[in-house]
Amino acid sequence: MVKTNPNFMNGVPELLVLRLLSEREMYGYELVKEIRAVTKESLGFGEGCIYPILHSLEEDGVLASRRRQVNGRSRYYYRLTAAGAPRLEKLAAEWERVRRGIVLAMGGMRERFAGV
Amino acid sequence: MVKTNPNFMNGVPELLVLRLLSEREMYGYELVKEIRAVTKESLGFGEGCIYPILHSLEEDGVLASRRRQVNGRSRYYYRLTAAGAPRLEKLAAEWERVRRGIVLAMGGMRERFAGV
DNA sequence: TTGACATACCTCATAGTTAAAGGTATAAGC
DNA sequence: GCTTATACCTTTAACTATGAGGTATGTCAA
Repeated sequence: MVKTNPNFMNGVPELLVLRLLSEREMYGYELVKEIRAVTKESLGFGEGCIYPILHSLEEDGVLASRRRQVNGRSRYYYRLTAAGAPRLEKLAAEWERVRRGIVLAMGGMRERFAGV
Repeated sequence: MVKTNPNFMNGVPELLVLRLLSEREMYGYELVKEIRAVTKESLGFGEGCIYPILHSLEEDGVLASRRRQVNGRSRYYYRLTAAGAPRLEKLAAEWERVRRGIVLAMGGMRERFAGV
């Protein structure tokens, strides 16, 4: 098994942010709402979670931002840099490893527990 | 979306412990090794993670233990109590919600990123 | 014109979990 | 006698998401 973070399951918000920004540039407030929308309310992260991620990823050079005025509102749009794609692939691969591990361990759950 | 823990993604070790103990009673050291085995080394949790879980779940009445001497070795075997099954179902349902959310958000990843 | 609400940015303290490393003791194999 | 595996345990530290807070602008209705 591969070591990742002190708490190995964390980093999902970062994964989703990178994934969404791989489609098109977005601003923080938009990401917060979009994550709720695309996951059909299954997942949702507050601004106190998303903004720090955007800032630290930009500091790492994974994201770049530009300021835009839209309808008199100031927004910071973020996009993936060249370093963003490999980072996204790495996180996605880690997620897939975790997912597979849990599926293996949970195998046969439905047959025994009808409610699940 | 449903609120769970301060860090919503945690609790996977507990889920796997409950799942394995729903099959048969096991002792701590055995659980540590079994989790690695059944997940094919995809996941692994140290004793510093598993033992506190066993203790707190027993305190909550979700698990019960009995001491056994096997080959001159003292082992504490844990099994699910009546309160264990619903707890397992609840955690499994939460995991399924998270999994579905991520699948939705990641949709179409493979088509765009060949390496994943 | 005042108030409420949505947008859009941000920070901080807290809670909770896992990783990593340490410790004790017994049994088995060389 | 030494090492390795078993089997239990604890503690420290790192990290992350939550929840609550703050600022400021724009829109709309009363």
